[in-house]
Amino acid sequence: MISFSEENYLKAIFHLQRKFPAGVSTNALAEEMSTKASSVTDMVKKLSEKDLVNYKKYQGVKISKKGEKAAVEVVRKHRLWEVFLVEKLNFSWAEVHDVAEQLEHIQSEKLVLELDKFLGFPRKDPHGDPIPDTHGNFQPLEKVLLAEVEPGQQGLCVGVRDSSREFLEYLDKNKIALGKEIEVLEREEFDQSLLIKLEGEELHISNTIANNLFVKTI
Amino acid sequence: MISFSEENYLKAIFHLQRKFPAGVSTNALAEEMSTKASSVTDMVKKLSEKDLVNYKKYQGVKISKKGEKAAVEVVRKHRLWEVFLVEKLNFSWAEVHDVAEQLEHIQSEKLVLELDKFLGFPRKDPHGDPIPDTHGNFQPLEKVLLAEVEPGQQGLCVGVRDSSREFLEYLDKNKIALGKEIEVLEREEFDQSLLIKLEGEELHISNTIANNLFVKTI
DNA sequence: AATTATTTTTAGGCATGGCTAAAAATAAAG
DNA sequence: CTTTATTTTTAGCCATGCCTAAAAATAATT
Repeated sequence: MISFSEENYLKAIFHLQRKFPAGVSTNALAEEMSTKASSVTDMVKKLSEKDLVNYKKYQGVKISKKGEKAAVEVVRKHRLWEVFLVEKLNFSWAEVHDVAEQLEHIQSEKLVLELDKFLGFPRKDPHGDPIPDTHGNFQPLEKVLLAEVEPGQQGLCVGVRDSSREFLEYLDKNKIALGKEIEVLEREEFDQSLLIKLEGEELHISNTIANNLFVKTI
Repeated sequence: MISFSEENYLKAIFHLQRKFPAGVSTNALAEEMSTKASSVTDMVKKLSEKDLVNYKKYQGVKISKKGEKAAVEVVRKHRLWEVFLVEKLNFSWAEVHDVAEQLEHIQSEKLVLELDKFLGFPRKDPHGDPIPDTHGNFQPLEKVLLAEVEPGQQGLCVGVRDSSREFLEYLDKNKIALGKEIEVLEREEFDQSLLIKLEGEELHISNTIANNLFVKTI
């Protein structure tokens, strides 16, 4: 039996692992879960005892096969419910998240199977994220480095490659954040720097920056 | 903020109140909740402090206006979800209960409104019980126990008194379902068992069964 | 390499919702 | 109208999941 809280932690670890493949730190997890590091340590110990994660003191946490299976199942449910809410119940994509956060914990194998069927086996949720199938298989988001986007194309900011404080501070300072829409206007061939449009404003960014920012082309 | 547990207690008190209008006893509530009397006392105190019930020591508990509003809302959600599961997701009569028990606690006003609309504002759940409207109003069904129907009379199957998994599975097995027409042919006075006709077939059912099946006489 | 800063863990507490066992109140029986 | 039986409450304990404050380990600086 995996509790709501445990499921939420597994989901967070699963997501953070993309960013921190070497192991998710206690602090990072605490921030993601909006809780304190000490609470995270407690929970991570419990998850470790249930073999849902691999954990060694002071060395962060990595999800186990068993934990990943559980996390993917929660993700599958979350995204299927998002499709349901948007397509059948007229929710806007901004409204779905909180409700899907609750619905993802409902336990019933039949429910998930039938919901999937009812929705016509959708492969993407309303945000464009892939929905895992019954076996937990799903192709990761086709994200691409901003540096590889051709002028004229647009992208949705979906992640960073470098997650150093400096880089994140640079992004903050320039109002570049997850979910923001970016249009590449020009590429300067001499230094591979880009002229982009972000929220109506034009901005010049170096190749170094563009090489560390992931977008999903749209 | 009303917790899952509190909602479940309110729902149980609300239901038991029909049987015990003078006040629901601690033991009756404990049995309904499959817990111990001492746990019930604790919870009832808490509900009383929140003005969701009226409680005086050793004198049982009665639901308050505020508590009834909350209980009816949970009942509304439970029954709407049951309709959804049966009509849209191919759940059988027997399968819906456990899942609806979970879904009834999801908090989102919009969700309930839109679900209601999506289902076409149903007035009865799959067991024949009425679904409260947005304001908590619902008309009780004029239903009678099959055990009280005289030989020669016919009835439309509209609901069950016992909604345990075992009973519902028994009904499924014998093809007894909502909307089915039943004619009482004979009553055996010795054990009060009935011979009925269901879809042209004769069927012998015990008094126990007849005492848990509601019909609307026609 | 030694000191300082940061991260992580431990220790001890709190609220929720459950439990058992014993005490108190009410109901039933003699 | 006592005595016995039943019901209900209290008292004290347990697990979950969170917290704060202090200690321990690791990372960063000088």
